[in-house]
Amino acid sequence: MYVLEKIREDVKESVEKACGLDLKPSMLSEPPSPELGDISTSVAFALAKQEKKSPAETARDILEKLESPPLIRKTSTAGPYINFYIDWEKAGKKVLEEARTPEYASSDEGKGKWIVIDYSSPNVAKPMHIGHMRSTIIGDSIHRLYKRLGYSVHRVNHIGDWGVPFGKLIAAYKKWGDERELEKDPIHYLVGLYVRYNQAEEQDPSLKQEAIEWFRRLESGDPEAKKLWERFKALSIRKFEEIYRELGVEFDSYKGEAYYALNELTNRIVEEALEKGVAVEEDPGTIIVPLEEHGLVNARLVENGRTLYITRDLAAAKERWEEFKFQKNLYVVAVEQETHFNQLRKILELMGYEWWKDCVHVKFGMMSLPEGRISTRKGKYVELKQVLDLAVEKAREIIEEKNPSLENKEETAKAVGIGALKFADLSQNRIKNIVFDPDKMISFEGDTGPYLQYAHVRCCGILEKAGNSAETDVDMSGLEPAETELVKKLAEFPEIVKDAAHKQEPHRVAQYLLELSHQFSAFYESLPVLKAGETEKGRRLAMVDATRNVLKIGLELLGIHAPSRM
RNA sequence: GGGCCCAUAGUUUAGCCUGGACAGAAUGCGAGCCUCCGGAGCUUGUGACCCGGGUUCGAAUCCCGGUGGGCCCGCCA
Repeated sequence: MYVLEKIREDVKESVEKACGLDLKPSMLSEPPSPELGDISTSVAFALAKQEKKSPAETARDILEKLESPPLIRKTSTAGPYINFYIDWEKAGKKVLEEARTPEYASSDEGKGKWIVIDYSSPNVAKPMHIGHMRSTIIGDSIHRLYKRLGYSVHRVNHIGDWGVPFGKLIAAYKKWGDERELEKDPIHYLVGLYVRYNQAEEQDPSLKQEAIEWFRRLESGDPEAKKLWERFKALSIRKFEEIYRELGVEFDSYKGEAYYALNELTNRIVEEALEKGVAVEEDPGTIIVPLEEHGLVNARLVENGRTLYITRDLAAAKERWEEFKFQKNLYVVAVEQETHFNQLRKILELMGYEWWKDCVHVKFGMMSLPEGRISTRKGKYVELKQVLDLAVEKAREIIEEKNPSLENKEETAKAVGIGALKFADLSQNRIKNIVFDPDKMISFEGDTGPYLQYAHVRCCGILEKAGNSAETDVDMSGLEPAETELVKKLAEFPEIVKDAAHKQEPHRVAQYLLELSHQFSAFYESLPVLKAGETEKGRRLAMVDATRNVLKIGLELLGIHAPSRM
């Protein structure tokens, strides 16, 4: 357990002992200003009510009986509140020791436990657009958070590589396809065919039947259909991987729709649902799960003898359970699919699988364009690749302007540009909708990724000038307020990481890093480090090193690089 | 029609889960700061909890009812 966690626990215990009440987590908080201490409790309100005394009086009574916990230098009341002042000269020394290690904020709570996380999941033969970025980077960050807590994480890219759209693609390719065009720029060519087919279909409804027929052939293993499908898929995945490389995102598995559609598992889960009386055969070839009595829309498992999306997801969930006995099976998917995941969970519950509770839809708000909804089918989208290029280009320009003599400009431009873009998304609550605005998402000033990277660069600069001397035994006597505040902020990191992981909310880390950087900048402006006296210099260098380390770890948790120069 | 989500300074937002001290931040606009470790910065001013009820000693936070916006309800995924 890290210092601050331990102090909080000790404070909680001693207050509970003194007042005889169990403290709810919300009864311990941080006072509104540093002069009022570091930890505060409002328990006196609750006790006052029982004892029919005023809260302020009760607070004084509790304080009377209170045994001061370790590392607390002072306790006092402020009206109804009891405030605890941490002895930062002692505690701070431990904080700095902890915060300078590469393992800081790690934990062994996840040791031997698995998390399965399903994210990104683009559709084959369509370009990745800005809407795909959210799932991709939120999922990546959540995976990093769980890893930090010691969990083993299995990353799945459940790609959309099955369904009637592939019938359309094959039909379109048969009609208008051109081998050389396909080679030149596979995804754009394919999406062009797809859009064209959809348009043609509006004029000539028979095309719809034709597409369905091709999909049928694909399902039954027709060699011609299969060959084209495999070709489209391989070309697409190669393109996706270029983008993943640029984003620094990886997967352990690409098992998608087709894998489950063609797998015995999927048929078996339908049979199982029937046997358990969860599903019923409505008409020959149509199997549904009645969910109306549970306040949900009925789910269709089989239609015309063909399994559907939810059937394959059921099979996937069961397979994941059998393979990993997961602690959590997370689906990082847009909020628009909420109904689907509610159905999925309910069906698993009805089938008697205890672990339905651990299948969690990690939902996020929709990304839209200023002119409206993103739609690949209608050709209304902005390609992710273009936005990434734009971000890097803008970073390149700024580097050219501010630091033209920088050595590895290209690498740094990527770190800064992509970092800005990722941070803009990851720093806000994922449930909120975002209207895509390149100027806002690729900004380098204010509360942005580059601001954090810049703070990191400054730390590195100071440490380098100091000869990277790693002094460990530091003198903490006579701390300045700006130093105390920085140390305090550094001490909070482990709890933030835990909270962010458990809630699957990377923005909590992002917000924390902003606070840390603001605190560091204030420290940096007001106190000299290299030119300070010997004792101050030693500990301030340790603080700078700790800040550098926490920024580095924190940015990594968001999937953002922290260069040492920029 | 039924269900889910969102609403905080001019703008973008944190806080809501777990109620507590003057609601944080960024940007914008105004005023300052390079004899000092990198100005992608710092200091400072300005400015916000959608409306109406309720619960509570106490509500941005919980509950109910509105209003506005988004999403879902398919032989798509």
